[in-house]
Formats: sequence, structure tokens, C-alpha cells
Amino acid sequence: MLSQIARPARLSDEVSRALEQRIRSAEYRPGSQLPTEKQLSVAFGVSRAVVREAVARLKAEGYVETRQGAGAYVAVRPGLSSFKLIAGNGQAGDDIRHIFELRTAVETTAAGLAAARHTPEDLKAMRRELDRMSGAIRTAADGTDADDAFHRTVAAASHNPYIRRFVEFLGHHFSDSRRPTWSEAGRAAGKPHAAQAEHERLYAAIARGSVRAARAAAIAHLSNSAKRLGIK
Amino acid sequence: MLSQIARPARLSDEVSRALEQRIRSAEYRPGSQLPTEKQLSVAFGVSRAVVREAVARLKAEGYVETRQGAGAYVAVRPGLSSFKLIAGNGQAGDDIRHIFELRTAVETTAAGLAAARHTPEDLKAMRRELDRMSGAIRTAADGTDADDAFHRTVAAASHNPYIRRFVEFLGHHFSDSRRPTWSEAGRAAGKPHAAQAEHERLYAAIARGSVRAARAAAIAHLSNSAKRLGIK
DNA sequence: TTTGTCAGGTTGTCAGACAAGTTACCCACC
DNA sequence: GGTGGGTAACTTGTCTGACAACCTGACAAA
Repeated sequence: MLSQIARPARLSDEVSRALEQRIRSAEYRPGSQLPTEKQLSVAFGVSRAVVREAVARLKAEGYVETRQGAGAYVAVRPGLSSFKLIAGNGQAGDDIRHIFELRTAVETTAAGLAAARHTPEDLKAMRRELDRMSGAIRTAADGTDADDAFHRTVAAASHNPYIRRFVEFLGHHFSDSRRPTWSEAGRAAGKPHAAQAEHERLYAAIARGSVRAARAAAIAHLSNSAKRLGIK
Repeated sequence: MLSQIARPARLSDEVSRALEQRIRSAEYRPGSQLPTEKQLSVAFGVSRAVVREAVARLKAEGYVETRQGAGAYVAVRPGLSSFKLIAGNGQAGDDIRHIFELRTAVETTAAGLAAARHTPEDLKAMRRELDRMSGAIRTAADGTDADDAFHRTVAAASHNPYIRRFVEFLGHHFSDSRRPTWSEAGRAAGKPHAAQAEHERLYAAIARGSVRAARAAAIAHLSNSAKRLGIK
């Protein structure tokens, strides 16, 4: 197995990264004007087209605003138009645990709201994913997808689009973390079974409309998931 | 007061919006190849430079990936590299209430963690913002900034960078919503006083390290805030 | 079957030009 | 002296054409 060879980054990527860092380090202050495209292209030794693409990227991420004829300005609140998990400075150590805390906060609320607001269709969707997981357990297959989908259906049953979308957003960063439960070693340790039992408890609490029980089941499941992953 | 003049959007904005919509509507499937830059420039009737900027924007937002020589491809999980509050399709009605639910979920957890993990410096920072708000109340000034900052210091005291950043992220979308409390009408109704009392209770609970009380105080404050804003 | 070569297509970068819009200064005018 | 308008310089937005770097598929040679 050879390690990936480092492909030289695109020029516009490097320029945008350099600019973003200068903005984050407050070398370019919020509200102040950036150097002109011509100045930047000379300073970085690249063409104006490259600078323009880099700036376009920063515009998309909310770091920069441009006004034709006037110039490019650092946004008043740089980078707060969108939320990213990876802030570029993270070290792996506490990271997962911290993300798990955030995830627990939102999914617990989602479970409680689901208990209060679920429709028959929501329950049917959850049931479907539970059955898919049971099938995966019986056939010793990978239930990661169904696991993922179950959490999404719970979030959808909260009938709060922001919570649903945020759970989905976090979930996509967790697919890898979920796999150990469904791996061969995980199956040998009976992890899928344990997870499934917790899922069933959560489902039952939501189905009977108990907000308190649903929240408790969600907390229990997430904290046990963390343990199964070796966190904490 | 004149209404805003509709400024014609930049071409690259329109192109990127059109492409983004085609990706979201699954007209361009995840993993499939986009038309070439030349084809797009002909189809939209713009130059290739414009298309390139539009694509650069979509790359930054995680909708598209490009490989030199091969082409541009729709990302496997389009648009999930970052979380945005405004999904483009939102209607105002339930919106605020839903965002408040998400905010309550996270800030309640933040308050609980702050009670468990706060340092003396954290408490000092909270105290400082509380005093600033008291001053604003005495002088009938605007305490929005201090209000905002207090919530941020609580989030910081959770010592969870993701929660802190997410609270900040949500907070910036709330500055406007906080103003009614500190407006003239709000002052006349005694709203700042009520909010301040809730802040003090939250601070006291965190200071004495009671997770349960801190969570309860956070829930009470946020639900009362919602009432003061006329939500629910 | 495998390997080397090549041609065509695609993105990445460059250079120069003009259009559209902003800013600051100067100067005539009141 | 203050005001207003005009103008010139500058900046971003867009266009065009060209070449480099790279990928893919097809084909010929071993």
C-alpha cells in the first residue's frame, strides 16, 4: 500500500487559503479594504484570473464582499454565514467527544420533539429502518446505512426543518464513526444487538408520545454509542 | 423612505445559482459529470471566465469537484460540507420558532456544560457582561451587544469549541431578534429587567456548579425570550 | 495480454482589453 | 468661502484568445 503522493495544490486554492488566514488572524480587519486584484496578483506572482477565483471562493464563504468599482472588503462578520465542523485548527484528541456532545444536544431535542409531533407516517418510516437493521443483524451485513437513516427519520419527525437539516449535516460526518459498531469485530462483541435494543426503546418512547422517555432513550443511546466507539 | 433599487445581479451569481438549483433538483445527479465549461458558457451565453467563477463558488460550497483534464463532477454529498440557516426556500412563518428550538437545544447543553466545567475566568467574563447590561438598563441604553456577549461567554465556558462556535453562529442571526427587548417599547414594558433577572439566575446556577439548575435557567430564559418576542 | 504512444478533449493559468461603477479632486459658479 | 458639477483615475466585472497541465480512450507494438 503506497501513500498518496502529494498533488500540488491549485494556485487559486493556495491564494484563497492565504487570504483566508490573513482575515482570520485579523491582519485584514473586518470592514477594511483588501488590496486590489492587481496588487494581489503581483504580490502572489499569479495572474489576475487566479486572484479572482480565490476571491470568488472567499465571497462564497462569506469572508469577503466586493463592490464593482469600489474594491473588495473584508466582511463585517467574516465566515459566519455558514457553519463548518472542521475549523482547520482542530486536533483529533477531544474532537470526537466534543462533536458527540453537540450531536447529543440536538438529537435529544429532536427525539423529544418527535415524541410530541410525530405522525403515523413518521412512525412507519422509523419502523422501516429498524427492520432493515434487524435484517442486517440476521444476515451479518452492514447496517450502517439503516442506522444513519433511522436517526434521520427521528430528526424528520421533529417537524423542525432546521433540526432535521442539522442532524443530517452532523450525520454525514459520522458515517465513518458508526462503522465500528457494524464491523466484524463489532458484530463479534454484540454491538449491533445492543444498539438495536436502544433504537427500539427510543422508537417505543416516541410512538407512545412520551417526551421525557424519548429524551432519556436518546441520551442513553448516544452515550452508549460513544462508549462503543471507545470515547470517554 | 425609498425602496431599494434592484441592482442587476452579477452574471457569475446567476450562473452559480442556476447550477446550484439544477444540482439540488437532482437534474445533475451526484457523481455525474457537469457539462464542460465551454458548453456551459455557450448555453448561458457568457464567457468562460464567468462560468469558471460560478463553478469556483460551487466548489467552495461543496457542490462540485473538479479534476484538471477530466472535468467537473457533482459532489457525492452535495452541499453538506457546511451548514447554512437560510436554505433558500424558507418562509418566515414558523421559521423563528424553529430556529429558537434549535437554539434552545444547544444553549441549554452549553449552560449545563458551563456549570460543570467553568473556570474563574469564565465567571469573570460572564460577570462583566452582566454588569454591562445592568449599566445599559440604568442609563436606558441599548444592551443588545452585552446580551449577545453574555450568551457567548456562557457558550465559551462549556469548553467545547463546536458548541461555542455554533452558539456564536446562531447568535449572529439573532441580533435583530434581540433588539425588541432593548427597544423603547421593550424598556417601557420592563423587558430588559426581566431578561436580566433570568441572566442572573443562569449565572448563579453556573457559578455554583449545578448542571440541572443551569439547564433549567437556560430553558426558562430562552422560552421567556421567545414570549417577549411574541413567538408561540 | 500487456505496454507504449498518441490524439483529442478538459480544466488551470496567463495576458490584454474594454465595460461598468466608484471615488476623489479640481474648478467654475454662486 | 461654500457649493455643485464634471472629470480623471482607479477598481471590479466581463470578454477573448492562447497555451500549459492533465485525463481518457483508442490504437499499435511487443
